[in-house]
Amino acid sequence: MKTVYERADVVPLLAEIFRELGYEGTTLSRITERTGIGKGSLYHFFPGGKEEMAAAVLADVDGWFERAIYEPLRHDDPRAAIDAMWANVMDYFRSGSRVCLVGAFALDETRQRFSPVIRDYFVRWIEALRQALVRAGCAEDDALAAAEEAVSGIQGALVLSRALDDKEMFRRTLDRLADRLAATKRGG
Amino acid sequence: MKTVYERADVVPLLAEIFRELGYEGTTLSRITERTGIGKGSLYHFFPGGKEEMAAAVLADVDGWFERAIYEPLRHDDPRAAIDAMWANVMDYFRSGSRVCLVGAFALDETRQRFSPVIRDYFVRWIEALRQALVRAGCAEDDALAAAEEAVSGIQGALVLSRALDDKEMFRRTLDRLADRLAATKRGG
DNA sequence: TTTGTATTGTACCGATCAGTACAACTGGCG
DNA sequence: CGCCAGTTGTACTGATCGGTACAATACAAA
Repeated sequence: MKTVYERADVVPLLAEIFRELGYEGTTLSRITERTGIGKGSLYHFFPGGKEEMAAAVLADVDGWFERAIYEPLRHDDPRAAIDAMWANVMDYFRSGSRVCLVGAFALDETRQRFSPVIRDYFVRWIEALRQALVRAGCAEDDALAAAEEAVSGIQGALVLSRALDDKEMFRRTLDRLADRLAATKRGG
Repeated sequence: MKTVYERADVVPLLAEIFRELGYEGTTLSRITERTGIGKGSLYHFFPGGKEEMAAAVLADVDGWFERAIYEPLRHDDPRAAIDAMWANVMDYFRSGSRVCLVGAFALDETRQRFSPVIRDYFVRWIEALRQALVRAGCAEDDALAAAEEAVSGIQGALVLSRALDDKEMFRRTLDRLADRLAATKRGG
């Protein structure tokens, strides 16, 4: 039996590996080892090599957040969209046992390779959340700070819950952040 | 002219490199390139190679936090120690342009190599801060949550301010975290 | 100055890195 | 069936990886 992939099948597999090993830690041999996909296929789908693989993974992640989180925050009912955001984030990061690829890339020199994408991912997240807060009746000044606090808080919870190996801590922190955001909407 | 080092001189130089490049991204040749220290010296000071270098760096970082932050939180005047913590954190991380080595190691598979050290660093930070809050008159239940929130918030601010390349965002977030902690002390 | 120890530069090792070349295979379509 | 574009395994390259060996150097003590 022989498996035949197409590019779209490969990207999520790569994403998981980049997430766990980081950009530098991800080697072609470890990709092959974990997925069974050989160099032939990898360079067929991603002629630009490792860098193109990482770029494709980043674009895929970005697209998911755009559709599942940012877009609803901009246009759907703001309270419902914010509730959905918290639920989606909890699921997506598997209660903290899955890392944010973009956040991880931001920390080391990998950032230099992808800095526009990384920056954009967070800028759009914060801005979409800010808009939702304003639409929910939050004061303009408070909205930006609250949005920054929420997005920053999620990243911190990921780092800390992973360091402590404690999923419960992630859930607890996200609940606290959600409560605080809800208080902001009410003008707290 | 020829520079002669001793081990204690080398550790801080290595720390900066591990911080910027991550564990996997740090190679012996890049260490030599950035510091001028050759393999001969490196393996003389750290016979265990790269892993021992990283362990030494982690121990050094841990020691600094222990002396400069945790110990005052446990024994000095709690309000003064908390104020000093915020000031020290701001300086140490250079307004967000310097990354937390321990947090960075926690995100990728490097965690597996050093998981006890990584966990301990954060556990002791949170516990020391919790004690200070209790001593400052905060309720036991609120103290743990507030301490977790502060430490987690710092890590998030590091990720986000680096992703956005925005030192001001780091300062703003730390100020907000500090205010919130102060409110907790007053029983907010 | 001589001696002994600490430190360092250099040459080298096998393993692994990212990337290339290309022949062999696969599956859909006629 | 035969064709063919898309996909894949394998063998290879030169560079770099972490690590070792050891002779040369620097320096403090006598």
